[in-house]
Amino acid sequence: MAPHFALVDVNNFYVSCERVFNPRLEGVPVVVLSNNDGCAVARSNEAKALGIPMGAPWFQMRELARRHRVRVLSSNYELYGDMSGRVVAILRAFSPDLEVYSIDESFLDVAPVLALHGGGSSLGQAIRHRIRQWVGLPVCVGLAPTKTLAKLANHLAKRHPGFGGVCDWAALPAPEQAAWMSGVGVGEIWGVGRRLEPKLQALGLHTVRDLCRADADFLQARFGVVLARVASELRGMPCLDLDTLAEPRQQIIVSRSFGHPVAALAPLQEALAMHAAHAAEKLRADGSVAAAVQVSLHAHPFRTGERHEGAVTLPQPTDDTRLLIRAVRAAAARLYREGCTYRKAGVLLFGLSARERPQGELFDFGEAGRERSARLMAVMDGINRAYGPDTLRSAASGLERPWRMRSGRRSPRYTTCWEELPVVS
DNA sequence: TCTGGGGTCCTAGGACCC
DNA sequence: TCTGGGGTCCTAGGACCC
Repeated sequence: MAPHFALVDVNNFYVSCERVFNPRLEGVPVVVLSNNDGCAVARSNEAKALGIPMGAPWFQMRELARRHRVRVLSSNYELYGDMSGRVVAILRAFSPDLEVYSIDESFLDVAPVLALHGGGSSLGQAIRHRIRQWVGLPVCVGLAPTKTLAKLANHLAKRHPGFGGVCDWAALPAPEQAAWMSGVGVGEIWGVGRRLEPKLQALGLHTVRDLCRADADFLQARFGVVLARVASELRGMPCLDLDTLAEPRQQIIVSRSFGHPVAALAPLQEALAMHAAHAAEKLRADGSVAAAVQVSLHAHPFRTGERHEGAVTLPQPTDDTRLLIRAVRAAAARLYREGCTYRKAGVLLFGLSARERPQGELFDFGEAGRERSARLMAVMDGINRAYGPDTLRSAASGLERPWRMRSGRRSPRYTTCWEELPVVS
């Protein structure tokens, strides 16, 4: 059976999560900031209408926001992650063939259940209704025979109220499809970014329709196979499959800007120890081990761009937090330069492989040591899952932690923390 | 003064092999 | 003067996504 894709995407996801628990945010401009309160990463429609762009540095927007009484929030990833999980659980009941594409978007292959729901449009409405009723979030649904067209349909459903939040591309008559394609700029397409857009425009390819009708061999020769696939998908020929099983990651990055600049080695090492511990948690969640770790220290990213980086190959691949912390502390001591003021530090784990088949046994702890390590890590992960992140952590990550990122306007963790449950009075 | 964080895939070029 | 053909693996850089 040919696939029929549905792309379900939550509108202004972070802002919508905040509105579920704080109805006073309805109808007014709301912005959610990135980590360290740096950039605007989510905007309500009212905030978009004020001209606040995605990714805008917040200090540049502050005056505008004050004038228009924009409600500003720090990001609350614990809340958004939990809400995302609830949406995915609902979607799985509609179709088990599901790919979680990002925190607020999933693709489903709905071909087998389309008839059951009386067609794409009513299936889309059923999804919208259930997510609204059970979780409180507004979503839009785009349906089409390829993922790229489903993205396009979703884009139309979001922007044109006439669709009622659901656009079933295949149900539109051909002349209407052509008209919609002519109305969307080439830069809006999934797979065409900031670099490609001007190059395509210079060749006279301005709209989705132009790209759709461009010669496939020409696109392939000029821009590579990625863009050629995009064009094929727009013509209705599926090139991208549903990725239903989440493959373990190939690399794991944890990095954060500091709330305040850091000049001394000790706090740098604390921050890196915490990042290493968080990276190791993700590593174990994937069932992987890392062969190498890279540490990076960033000085003045927007002025000199100065950055000190160094990689360490571990004696053997590991997922043990203690060994990773030891490695990043040593690397930091080597990279650190006296007199330098640092803004950000990061840990990258790479050379990842599955834990079941460790590579190289020559200088191992031996079987007993490996088992002790695995048990200890499992206990630590269990405690932190049950009682919250960082409940049990290495002393190497510091006690005061003055370098921690700014997050002064974070809403309560309504759904994941007993002390912060919403109270109805 | 102040600018996030975490990923993926593809391509070209070099090293190396027979 | 003139120097094959086919492959793999790795890395860096560039593009994209949210």
